[in-house]
Amino acid sequence: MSVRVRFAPSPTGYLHVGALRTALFDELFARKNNGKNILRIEDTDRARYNAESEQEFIESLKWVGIDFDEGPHLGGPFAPYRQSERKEFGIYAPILKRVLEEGIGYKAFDTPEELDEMRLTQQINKQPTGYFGGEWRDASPEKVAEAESEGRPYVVRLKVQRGKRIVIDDAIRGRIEWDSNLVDDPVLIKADGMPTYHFAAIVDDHLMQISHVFRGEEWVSSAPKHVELIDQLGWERPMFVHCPVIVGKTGKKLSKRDGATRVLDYMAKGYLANPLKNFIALIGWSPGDNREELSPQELIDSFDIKGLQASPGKFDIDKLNWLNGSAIRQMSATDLRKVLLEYVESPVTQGYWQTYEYDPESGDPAVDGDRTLETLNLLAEAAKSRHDYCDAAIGLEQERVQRLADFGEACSFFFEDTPTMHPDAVKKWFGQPHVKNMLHELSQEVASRSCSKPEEFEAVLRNWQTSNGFEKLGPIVHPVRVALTGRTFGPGLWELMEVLGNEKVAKRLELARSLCF
RNA sequence: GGCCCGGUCGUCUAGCGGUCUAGGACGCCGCCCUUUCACGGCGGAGAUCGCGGGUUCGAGUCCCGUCCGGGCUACCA
Repeated sequence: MSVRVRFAPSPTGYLHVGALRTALFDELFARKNNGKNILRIEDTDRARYNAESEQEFIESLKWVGIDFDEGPHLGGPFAPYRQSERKEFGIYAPILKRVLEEGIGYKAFDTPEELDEMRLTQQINKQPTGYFGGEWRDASPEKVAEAESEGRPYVVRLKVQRGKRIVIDDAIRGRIEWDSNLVDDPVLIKADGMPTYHFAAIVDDHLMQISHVFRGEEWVSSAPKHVELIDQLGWERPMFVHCPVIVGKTGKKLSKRDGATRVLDYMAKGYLANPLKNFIALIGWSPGDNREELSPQELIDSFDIKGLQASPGKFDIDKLNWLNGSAIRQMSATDLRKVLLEYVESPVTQGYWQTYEYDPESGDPAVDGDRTLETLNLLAEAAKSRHDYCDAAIGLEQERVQRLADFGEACSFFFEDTPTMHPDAVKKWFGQPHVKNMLHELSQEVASRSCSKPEEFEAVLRNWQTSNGFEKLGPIVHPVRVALTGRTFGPGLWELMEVLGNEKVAKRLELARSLCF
């Protein structure tokens, strides 16, 4: 049997990282088994439909590097791939006809009010809630015909066979079974004629020859309804793979309080697609050995349903940050420059930082959105014209950066006319008596000797140290760092001076004198 | 309330009856490297495997119970 899997989101909003993982498992499984990965849009709920959503899904998935073989944007042998269109094409009608003719389902004319009342009664009597019969499951054909002739709205429900066990064999959890007396009759077709998920997804999976259904574990409780429908229609059951969900710190479904849930926000923050993929895959899945960093190809090669976890996993931003930082460190400065330029110019990045508001609860570094965007744009400007200078700056900062966004602030002093001074840094070093004069002499020396190599800069500072009787280099090096970069941390001083160049170094040294106190 | 699912270091996990005095990774702490911050290297703390009973010569690994957490309980998906 050939492997065909599908990712079937409802276009109600953006792509959530939890959903991304299901999509990723679909992709990995399909690629590993030379199968097909299909995108299907489940837009049967007109009330929650969001027109921009589908594009957002496609853009997000494409960014992460999840590719489809068939879908609304690609076409394919089972088109259309949107359920609303499939409905228009009359794809569900013949099957609905069968359902009604063969008594697999029945028309139910209950009003929403009647249903509410029924549920209330069930709750009061501590009975399972749901539609287990009502007055329509076994209504006479005459009664149904009468209701229909009166023009009363109705839904079509599945007639779940009573008095048996419904058993599924889940790829992760194994055998799961239910008492069919406790499985209520689900609505297959809504009063507006639209199929529900329970009907459309099952029909489409069958028609599209889906072999494995990867979906979130929130679906296991409706699985008996699905296999009941499939069995009654005499179709072959796909293998169900109910994936554990990703949860937040509280143990509940990942929510905004746990950080970003929108996939594109991760792009905007400067996460790279590969480490994100790597990270998401590793929540609830393990290659079985001790590898932690896997390339997209390695992910595919080692993917196996057996490595899937049954228990939910927490989203640990620290691990993502480590993975992302590591990926950044492994790139060449030139590649990074190109990636960075594309990243900064993306409307997603620009839009995100323009409206960014720091939330201490989110686990994000405390940064200012406007400042981030400003420094990022400065970097992008340089990335376009001054390739060598830009590469050198990136090369010096890449080992202390975790996200692309961090490059803005980290590299800022390379691109600003005068570095932005951190008050604490100034306070710490510029109050010492020797500093004001030292900066002046150093500036003169650097200029007159036209230093350009790291060793030459080093020689100048060491010289000044010995001739002024300082035992250690610290009192010289630290104030100079502040004068040149505005802060107390950063790349090696000599390397940084080389990149900045003789002229800028001399100028900044001189300029900083005014800040001494 | 009912029905399902889950439960190994703070977190993600390895483990598939004996090699587990429970391994790896992130995070944390310390040391080294060093002009700072990082990176890197080395080392450390951290899990009696939710709990209680069995089965067995032997259980994290099998069975039962129990507790806790989660999901579903819509004409949403």
